[in-house]
Amino acid sequence: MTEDARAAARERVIESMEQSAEVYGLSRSAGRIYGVLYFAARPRSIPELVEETGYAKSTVSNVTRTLTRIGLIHRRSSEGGGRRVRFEAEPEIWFVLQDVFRQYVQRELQATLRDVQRAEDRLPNDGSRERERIRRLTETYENLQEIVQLASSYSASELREALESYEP
Amino acid sequence: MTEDARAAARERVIESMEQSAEVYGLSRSAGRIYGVLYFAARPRSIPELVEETGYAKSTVSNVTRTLTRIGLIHRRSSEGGGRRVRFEAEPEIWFVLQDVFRQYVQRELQATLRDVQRAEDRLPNDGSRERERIRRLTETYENLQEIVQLASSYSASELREALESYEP
DNA sequence: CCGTTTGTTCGGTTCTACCCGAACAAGCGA
DNA sequence: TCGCTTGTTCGGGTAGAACCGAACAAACGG
Repeated sequence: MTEDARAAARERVIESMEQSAEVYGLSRSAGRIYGVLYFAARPRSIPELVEETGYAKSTVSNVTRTLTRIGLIHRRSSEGGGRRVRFEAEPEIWFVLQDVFRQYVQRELQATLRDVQRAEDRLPNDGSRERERIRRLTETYENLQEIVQLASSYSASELREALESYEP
Repeated sequence: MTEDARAAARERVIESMEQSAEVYGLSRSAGRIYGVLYFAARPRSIPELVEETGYAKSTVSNVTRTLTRIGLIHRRSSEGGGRRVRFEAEPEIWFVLQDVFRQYVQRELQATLRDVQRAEDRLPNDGSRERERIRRLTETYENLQEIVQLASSYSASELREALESYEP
């Protein structure tokens, strides 16, 4: 009976993870696979994930690769030296967000900032609209980059405290 | 000659905006249309945008609607009372980000938090793995929600200063 | 009132991402 | 060695998004 309740609660949360995955640019299958691993008491192999999620083996293989690359799950290669691979979920979501900030958002901001700065350097300071607009963009992106840089260096509770204790 | 230089610089920045648009879940056409408006000295009508972007009239119509909904561009309905509609770009990107935080990220976090809290309430505190995992999720999402809430209430430079002046 | 201009809507084409099944590669035990 | 299990890769089917052209609606000028 309480096992049913636990299963139901787990299922609801996993469905919520599927939804979130879509919002953050991942597939629903990625959300479900992460969810199953998040609640699993011990690491799971690919056939076990196939059994528990209903997805095809190839899908599970591909999705686990991308989730591993992002850092949402970890690959425990060997247990007994076998070929069998085990996956487990990274339970601290903030760590994953930090990684995403550093690896993707930072990089994207940097690329844009580089392009904009290059355009600014090539334009003489002629007071034209283009010059003024590009200058403004540069300032915004410099701020954003610094913000992301700092935010990703703090823990979630530190970041929260930094914002709560700030007096403008 | 310098006009060529300005046009080239503008084009490079607009291409960068196309790229960014894709990363942030918008279409390339949205990036270009925003870019053209960002550099335009005066508001633009749909036929003018068709001329300057090369996209079909229907595409421009649809894209301007979504950009307006997001707040990246503004619709200036009347000038002389005509049916003709004019669009201009919101130059302060941080305002747009604040809106996105409040309208989308906040809402998404809230929905997830609600689901997770509901699951937590329905589970007796039985020390099960499900209970512990769900508890952990709840804490993380409470932190995230507070962070986003506070971050979207500050300006970009305030936010930067809050993070720079923080001593853990 | 009629032709013209502007903007929206609708059906379609194309392209991409997700997911599947099947084939293949790699290791294990008998 | 052969059979069995595990994991990856490949080709295809399908659904959805982006974009287009055409048809339509609405307002203006003559």
